[in-house]
Amino acid sequence: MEASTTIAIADPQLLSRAGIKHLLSQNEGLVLLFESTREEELFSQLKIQQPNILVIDYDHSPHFSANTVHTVIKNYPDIQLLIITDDDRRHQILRLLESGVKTFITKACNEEEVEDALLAAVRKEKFFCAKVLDYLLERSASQASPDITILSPREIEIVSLIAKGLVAKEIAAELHLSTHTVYTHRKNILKKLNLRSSSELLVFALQNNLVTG
Amino acid sequence: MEASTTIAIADPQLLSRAGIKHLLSQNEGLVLLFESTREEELFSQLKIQQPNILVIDYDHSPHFSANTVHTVIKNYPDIQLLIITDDDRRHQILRLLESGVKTFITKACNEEEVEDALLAAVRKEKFFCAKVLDYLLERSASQASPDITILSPREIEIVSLIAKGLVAKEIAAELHLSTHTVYTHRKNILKKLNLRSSSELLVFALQNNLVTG
DNA sequence: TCCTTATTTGAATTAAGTCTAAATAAATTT
DNA sequence: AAATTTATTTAGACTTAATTCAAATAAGGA
Repeated sequence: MEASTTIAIADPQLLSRAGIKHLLSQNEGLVLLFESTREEELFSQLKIQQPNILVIDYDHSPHFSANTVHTVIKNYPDIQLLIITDDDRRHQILRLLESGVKTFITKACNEEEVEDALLAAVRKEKFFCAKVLDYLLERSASQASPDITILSPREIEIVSLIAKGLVAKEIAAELHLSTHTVYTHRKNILKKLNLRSSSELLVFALQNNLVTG
Repeated sequence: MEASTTIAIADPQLLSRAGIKHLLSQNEGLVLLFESTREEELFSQLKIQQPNILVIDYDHSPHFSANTVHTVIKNYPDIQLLIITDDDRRHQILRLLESGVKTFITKACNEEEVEDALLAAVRKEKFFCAKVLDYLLERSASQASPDITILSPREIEIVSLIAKGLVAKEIAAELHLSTHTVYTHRKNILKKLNLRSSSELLVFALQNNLVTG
């Protein structure tokens, strides 16, 4: 690590920001440029100055969202993104990976992984923590066993509403659909995931953290 | 703050622990005794030494759960608990309050609230952050509506079967009851917990770790 | 004993869900 | 470009689940 690398933190939670700062302070040559707690603030600050690395915990609606990440990628392609998340939402993580995000950790990572990820971001190298690697491997490996990656975007949307506790009628209203449509989607989802009832689907969804917020 | 107050942190996430430590370090006289990342580890450490304050982010199944908190309260009544959570599950929060937890913050709190909560825990005083206060007010305001009450043993039994994904008919078979009985129990449970549908109950049950087997 | 809570059930009604079948649009393959 | 697959959408007839209203029994506390 040569001269100094500038960093910005985008995270709505005080404790997480403090944790990130604590870890940053253990690496020489990393300079904290600014912190943001919500999207608008982040974009205002980015207009003034751009960090080399943006550490972002994107999954905190309405403060930040996956869309925030996509906008940063689009408008500031030179900024290295270090994504922090504590979720298990495979499809969302996969989408970000497909958008070209190179560095990815979860809050479940150990200290070594977090530091390795930081160094990778500095060097503009790729780094995926163990959990994210699992997602990558699972996706390329399993075709036979039931996996949520086989669900269509619409189906995933419906599963996430089910996981919120909404019943078919409410989902239909929410998405401006016929209840029949919701029933059909649910039936197809049950078949794909090899589940027997809506209750089982709900258990599955919650245990696999398929809620998108 | 007199001599020194001992603290332990129970949180599975590295970043959160780092954040808490960072905040602790800004208060003189607070000594970190140990950190735990999961329940078994916590209980082993508690057998050896007990902190004055236990800061716990309990809502991280399978690392910690609401049950972890209840066990600590039962076995170590002298330990001051400082609960950290980022969830909106008001029933779970209310239950912990009823169990005698005095200090409660969420990850959405600002720095001032977190520090006030820490000081309150040191002084064995009560402290509720704005969000938790909202929950309290909501409850005391609606005396007419059904309150959160402790479920009867039979009701808990039924909730745990619901949480396994069993539907009413299956539960009736399992417990050798009429389906009507199951419906009645479920209706009463919904009323007690102020929930609207079976789906909501299922979400509630899973999020509160009411699964027995 | 009287009262409350817990537990249990039925009959009638309403709501939810399933099955069958199919139309449309978009994406892929040939 | 044409054919095929996949995704998304919906209806009608039918089945099952759930709710409402009403009530009986048992257990425990005031």
